[in-house]
Amino acid sequence: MLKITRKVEYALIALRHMQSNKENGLTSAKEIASHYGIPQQLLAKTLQQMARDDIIEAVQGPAGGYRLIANLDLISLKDFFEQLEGPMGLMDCSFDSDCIQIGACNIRVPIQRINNNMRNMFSQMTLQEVTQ
Amino acid sequence: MLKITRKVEYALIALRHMQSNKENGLTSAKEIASHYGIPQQLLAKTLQQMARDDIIEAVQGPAGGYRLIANLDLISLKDFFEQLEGPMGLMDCSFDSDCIQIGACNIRVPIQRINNNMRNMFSQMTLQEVTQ
DNA sequence: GTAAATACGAGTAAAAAAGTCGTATTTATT
DNA sequence: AATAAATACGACTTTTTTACTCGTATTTAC
Repeated sequence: MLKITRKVEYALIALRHMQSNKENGLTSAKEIASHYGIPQQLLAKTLQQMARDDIIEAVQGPAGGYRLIANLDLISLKDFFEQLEGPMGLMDCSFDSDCIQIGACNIRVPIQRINNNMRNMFSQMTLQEVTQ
Repeated sequence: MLKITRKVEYALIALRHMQSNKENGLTSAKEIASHYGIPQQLLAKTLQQMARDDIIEAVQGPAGGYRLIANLDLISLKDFFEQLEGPMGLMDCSFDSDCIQIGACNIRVPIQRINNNMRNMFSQMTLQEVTQ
């Protein structure tokens, strides 16, 4: 429990790779996948998603690839995680409230408090801290 | 991602229930399960595990049940989570190091740092904060 | 025109989580 | 002593989530 997904993991690996590869311009999904032993197609989707989110930029055609365009200092881990995986919550009831419990649940409020602590923590860390 | 399991959720619900039920002595698994709409057998296993960990005490026989024995102020959420679910880490490589990556992984160190932040946060919160 | 890259929906496989079953043990009550 | 109601627990099944793959379309340098 309390794990991040492979998708997020691969995204972070790719971002760090691209950052240290800044001078060389574009980086292809294939290059990153083979370098780190990651499934290429899965990585590609994650890169595509980050491109949609304007964190990186995609260039099509042969000799195409991706390059960093966002300032990673300005993106919190919370926002990054939520862009890739949706809202962050310790329990499902943290966002969708159609829990079967008739309202009997006795830990909703304290769990929300802990949840806020966690979101707050990830709000204060930036992508740059992971990729630098 | 970053979710707690149902097991932990049920454990917290049970603890809070027992705490507010302190005067009445014992509480049975059945009572909690039916009150909160939780699968009884699953809850029972979780209660048994907490009994092994000396957080609660089990009394067998008819009219048996469980009662709180630990001081919840003294148990951190980190310790509690790890007792129920094993070591806490954002990625599997956080504890078992037999990752296929030949050592190519470029985010191990920063992930460890974030991991420490998270463990630290849960170390500073106690069970009492959830059940009070 | 071809090849090498991105784009992406749909489907499959694997792993983890959640829940169930069966049976044993304990013990208060009758 | 028999019964019933509770805990104890290993093994199993089901469900859900995550991880991964496939097929096909599009773009574009050469």
